[in-house]
Amino acid sequence: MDHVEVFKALSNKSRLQILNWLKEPQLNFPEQAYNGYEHGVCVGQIQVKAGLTQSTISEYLSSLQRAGLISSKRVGQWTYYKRNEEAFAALSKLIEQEI
Amino acid sequence: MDHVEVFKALSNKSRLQILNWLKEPQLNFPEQAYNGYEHGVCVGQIQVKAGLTQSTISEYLSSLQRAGLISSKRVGQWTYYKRNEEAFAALSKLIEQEI
DNA sequence: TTGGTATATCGGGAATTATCGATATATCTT
DNA sequence: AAGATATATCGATAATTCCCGATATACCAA
Repeated sequence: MDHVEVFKALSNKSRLQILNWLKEPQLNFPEQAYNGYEHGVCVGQIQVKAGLTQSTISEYLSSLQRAGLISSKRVGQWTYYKRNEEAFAALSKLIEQEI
Repeated sequence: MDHVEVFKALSNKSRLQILNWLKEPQLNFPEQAYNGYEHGVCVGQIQVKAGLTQSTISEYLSSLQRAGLISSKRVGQWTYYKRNEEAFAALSKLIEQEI
């Protein structure tokens, strides 16, 4: 876990918003109900909700994933992203104890 | 507490290093022993140890202070900086619970 | 195979950050 | 008052980030 990379990923309003939305997928992405939420939420849903371009959202999700904060699963044409809660727990502990 | 500002302040190797040094002032800044550590460590000591210019360090300390992570106390010609542990505890909790 | 949909990657312009040297300000000493 | 010391602020350049449109890639459907 590269601390600087993690904090950079968190240094953006839109990315923080996305992470927050992903805490409650069924609440924030009801359009995806028919797919279920086990793998997370697909890029397109996030893009529409964020109101940024597809390329920007794709890039943001990649950076969050590189930081370890989310994970992805490709299913057919879709890529689903979900939070990696262990990473948040680890980060919380890191800040509490080491930084 | 503006989350983005806090994470930006943490998104830099040198600033993380400074914060870490300030966890144990007496260990990392022994030259300052004769002044005591109650108000923290003065800018000059941090500057020498970091190996960056005085202006850069001053700016870094300001940004950490704007983020609420450290506080300062002017005493004579010196400005002492120390960690604001409550801010770290709050940040840890924020990451654990809200972000 | 042809086309349609979802996502990723590339290239770029504007905005922000990193870091410096120079200068200003505040305080201390004499 | 005059110089010395510590810190803050200013101005500048290089590097990075933000966010876009265009294009490439992967998969699906007919």
